[in-house]
Amino acid sequence: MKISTKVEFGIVALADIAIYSVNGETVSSSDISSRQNISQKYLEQILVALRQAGFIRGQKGSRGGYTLARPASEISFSEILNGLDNNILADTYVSEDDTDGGLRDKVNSCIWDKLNGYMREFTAKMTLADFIELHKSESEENDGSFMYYI
Amino acid sequence: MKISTKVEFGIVALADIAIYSVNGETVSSSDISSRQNISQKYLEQILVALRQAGFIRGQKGSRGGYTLARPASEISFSEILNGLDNNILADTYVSEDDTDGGLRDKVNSCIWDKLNGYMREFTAKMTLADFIELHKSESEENDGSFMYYI
DNA sequence: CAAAAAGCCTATTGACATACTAGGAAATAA
DNA sequence: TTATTTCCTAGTATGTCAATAGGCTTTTTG
Repeated sequence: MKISTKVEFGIVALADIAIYSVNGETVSSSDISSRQNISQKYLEQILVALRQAGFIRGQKGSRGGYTLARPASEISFSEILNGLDNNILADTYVSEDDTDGGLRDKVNSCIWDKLNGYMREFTAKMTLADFIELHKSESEENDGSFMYYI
Repeated sequence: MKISTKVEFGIVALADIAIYSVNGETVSSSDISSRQNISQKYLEQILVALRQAGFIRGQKGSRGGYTLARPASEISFSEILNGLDNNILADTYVSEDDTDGGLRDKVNSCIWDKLNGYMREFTAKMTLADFIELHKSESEENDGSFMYYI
């Protein structure tokens, strides 16, 4: 399954902000850009989307940047996915003309909508904090001073 | 999640062939086209793909058409999906340059590949015969003479 | 044998989405 | 006031999707 860079970078950016915005410090797009190796201009667009979706707060001006708008433990992946991509967790839309009770309807209702249900279930359970915890515990170069904001 | 018409029509075509090719009779693309309301020319391309993937056999010439190459109970949805779309069940590919052990890797390995695993699990269990049975049992206009090949 | 019926193959096209690049306006802190 | 940063808009190259179209090949049938 193909994952768009917009979603991928969006998640990475959120995690980066969660990890590095300790003590209310802001994280700038150039910080994230260099740390995560993402084009800054492209990243900025994604950050705007994340702000509009209510996940982060932006602080303009010198020494500005981003902080999480909510604790990472209260941001689920299903919310993030819906905020960045209004297709990936959506059920298949069948136009009224095609609802003929035939095989096409059944494929959509029995296969795809069911798969979407599984995806929603899994992504609803997992939070940004879970993901960061997973990343932290599996990272071997962890020197003990690894800090993150939950 | 978006489903391509190629995959959707491919499944419908397979089901249609399974249902209507009783006693070794063939099912022509024009039969499927009119029954399922799919452009015949487009359908033909999909049928070629289904034949090349080994799901159906084509019989050329007058009175020709298609039959299943294997029993519907031995055709899983994961096989069909892989035959029609080499992306939908595939794990995210990460180029060697990007395997830096950072957050991007983790997003792919912990989220997407896991989701793919669930999808593969579900689609591997379900067969074409299961789907047809489901369709048959839920179709209210069933008059008892409904026949299909398993 | 000829003609019709079917599968089979390839090329082309319009629409749309993706993944950026680019330029600059607005706000804010130093 | 100047540097820094977010924020907004436009453009663009590339690729995929969903067909449409034309015609060749094979096989049955009259």
